[in-house]
Amino acid sequence: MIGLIDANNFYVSCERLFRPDLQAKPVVVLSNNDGCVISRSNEIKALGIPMAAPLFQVQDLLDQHQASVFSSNFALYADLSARVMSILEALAPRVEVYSIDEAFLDFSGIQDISKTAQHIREQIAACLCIPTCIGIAPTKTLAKVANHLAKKNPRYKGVCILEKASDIEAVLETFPIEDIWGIGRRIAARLKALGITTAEELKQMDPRWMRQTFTVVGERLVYELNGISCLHLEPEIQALHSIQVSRSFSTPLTQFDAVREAVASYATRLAGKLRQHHLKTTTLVISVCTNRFQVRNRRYYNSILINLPTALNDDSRLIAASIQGLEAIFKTGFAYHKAGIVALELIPLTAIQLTLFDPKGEGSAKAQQISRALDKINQRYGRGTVHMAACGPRLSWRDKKSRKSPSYTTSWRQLPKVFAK
DNA sequence: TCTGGGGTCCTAGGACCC
DNA sequence: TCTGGGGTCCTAGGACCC
Repeated sequence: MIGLIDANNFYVSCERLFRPDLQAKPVVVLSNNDGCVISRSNEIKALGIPMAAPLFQVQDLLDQHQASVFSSNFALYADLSARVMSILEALAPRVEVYSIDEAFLDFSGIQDISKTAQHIREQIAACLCIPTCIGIAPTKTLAKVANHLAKKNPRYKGVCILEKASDIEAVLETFPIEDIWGIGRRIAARLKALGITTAEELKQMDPRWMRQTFTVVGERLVYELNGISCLHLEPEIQALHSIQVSRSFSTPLTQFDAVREAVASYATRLAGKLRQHHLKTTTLVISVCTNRFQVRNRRYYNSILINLPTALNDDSRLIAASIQGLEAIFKTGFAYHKAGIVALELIPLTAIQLTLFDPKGEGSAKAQQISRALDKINQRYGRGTVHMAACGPRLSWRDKKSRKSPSYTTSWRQLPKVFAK
């Protein structure tokens, strides 16, 4: 049996941990640039505000209900996520961290599954005040279904176990296909056009036909719904295949210099992420685009792939390569809205290839020393304390985050204060 | 006026090789 | 009129997830 544990309204729950006055009150967390709603409390869901709603469309409704609105604080969420996962590691034999707020757990061989699951939930609630739900079933896809039920229906008290074939069938008969893990908008529409609307109907399909029509992904879904596991628990941390940094600007940018500063800054952030993961990269993709929602303005998107002469993870040379790429794709006359950098071909530091012109890797020693010094200073005094000059003084592109909560758990300066009367 | 960011996997088709 | 076959690798694009 496989369990899926999932935090309820995770980002909102993180904000409430340090703002207990917001329990049972409407709360939302916004995306980057305060653009969209990406986490909603139950009170917000009850108002009918959908996931990813643009803030400007729901602002009035939020005001009417005096909702608390937070900019995203990913340092806080990542830190609390790590704490949740460490509790799970202590309580479950095998854990696969699936996302910032979800993990698959191995429940095979456990005597009283229900009791164990409730104990896990209680521990997380006691240590971190974060509410969770757990779904348990023979496969990952069915565990997702069970988790969905546990969240939607209070009678499960946070834990839904699907084990008996008859129970599974009864549940799948009313479970809409669009709620199945792995079925998105496009495939749901195609399945419906074929007259398949429930999970039970999908379960009855011929796997070979599904493979022909919906690739091996569709075939696996059918098996998984039938209780035959195709997606196994993977407790080992998987190596990353790509790392990216992309952001929309707070205001449209028309000048090359302004976009260049943003790209340089993203390159710095990317370099930091690479070092954090003990990786280097040999391939970058730089991209820029105009605002896709602004239909009146001329639209432009372009990207360029850059093969680096040697594997890198230092700020200065990644900035240089990124700007070189930007120069190739930047066209004047457009209002740019967003830029991004992706590092592909990630190489562990332990397996670095040296070049003909730098056989001992000496050329990079200086750049690496500088990067290490930057990391130390910025770790101690906060990100962005010192940065490369290419990132510029203007920061006119920098994202809006007007309603961000303090970094309660990751910054000495922002530790919460407690007063005793 | 204002619409996120960071990932994964799969396939088809082209380039290339022998 | 006839113009090989089989294999690998790479990339772009599509679909999905949270």
